[in-house]
Amino acid sequence: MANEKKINYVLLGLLSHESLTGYEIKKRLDTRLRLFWNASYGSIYPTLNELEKDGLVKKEELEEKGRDKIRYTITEDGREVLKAWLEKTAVKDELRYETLLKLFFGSEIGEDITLEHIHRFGEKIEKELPFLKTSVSQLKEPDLEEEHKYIMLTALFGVKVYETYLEWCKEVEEVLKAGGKKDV
Amino acid sequence: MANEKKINYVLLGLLSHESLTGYEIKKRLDTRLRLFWNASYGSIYPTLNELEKDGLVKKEELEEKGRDKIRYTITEDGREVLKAWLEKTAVKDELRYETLLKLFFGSEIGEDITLEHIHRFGEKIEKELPFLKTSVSQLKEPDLEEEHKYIMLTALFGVKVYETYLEWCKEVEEVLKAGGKKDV
DNA sequence: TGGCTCATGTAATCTGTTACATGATTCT
DNA sequence: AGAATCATGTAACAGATTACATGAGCCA
Repeated sequence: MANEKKINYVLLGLLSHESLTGYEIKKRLDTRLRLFWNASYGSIYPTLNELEKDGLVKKEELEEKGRDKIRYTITEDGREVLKAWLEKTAVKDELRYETLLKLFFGSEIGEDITLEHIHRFGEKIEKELPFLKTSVSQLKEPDLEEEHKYIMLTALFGVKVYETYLEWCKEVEEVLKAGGKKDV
Repeated sequence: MANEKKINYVLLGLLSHESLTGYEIKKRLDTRLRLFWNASYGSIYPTLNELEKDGLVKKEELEEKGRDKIRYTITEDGREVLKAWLEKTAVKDELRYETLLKLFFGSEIGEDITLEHIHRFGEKIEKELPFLKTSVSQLKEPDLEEEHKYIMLTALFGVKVYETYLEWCKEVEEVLKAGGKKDV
């Protein structure tokens, strides 16, 4: 009860920025939001229909570039529901890293394989960093869109945290490699 | 299919360190592992029974301090299954922060409430930090338990990352407060 | 004696993903 | 021509939480 699903608010939030199709919403989730949220078509499309039934968004069927699309626009009611949620203090911040799980149990499998996991983790992070850095520098410019400031701050979170991840990876390598030498 | 449930391995991993009851497993999850994993009794107890049925753990019903307990011990088969999973490269690292979601849509609600969310986020982090720091310093000492090294490294992750969170919080406050002044 | 912690478990429910289904358009 | 992308959707399934249920021991 205290923990209602967030997908409704994610969609309302994205639609508060601009009118979008379900497909475009998925793209936003896979780019700007992928750092801290994700969702599949299997939850996006049914939720959009629910929101429409509840009068929180209105749909507009149209043809664009020879393609049938359904574009959704937030209503005043939808904006009110979104605001009410944004005001709520209860939040759940959850980190679920299988990499840390495997490290935690690393003594069972040894340093070599554990180091490989850490290495792969670092590579994934390094691959993500440029995208985040670009986002920050693009959104940092003072522009007309007030919302860019907020989006930039989430990307900044990514940059700072991911850089810390990389530092940590180095430390882990040092500790585990040093541990390996002791056995020689 | 590529994404099988992890709870089995979490329990096997914890039992690879020491024999435990379901209740004790929950306590481990709520302390040492809460940074990067969690689970409820509703998944722990049924999973323990499954693992026993599959011969990966063996149960021992006993009375301790006048209380009925069921203590589980990992079997050789269980250890093999755990190792096979630890060797696998596929990992899913997922961060799901409602705080970042609310920040992302912050333009809809404004700076004041958004700053409150950030403030509350920082407070939660500050509350967690001492526990993580204590863990690192306690586990850093070279001791007999090889596994402590690995556990320490996960706590070190927490310390470094949480300190970065706090730095980021300060930056967010600066940016949003500066933005507020512009309107005056 | 009353509340908290210890201790184990189940059933209903929720939330979401995966896999499937379909078909048009655009790019190479 | 074929592959990739655009575009929307459903049904089955998985994984897990929440609430409920029960009861003993410990502490104030």
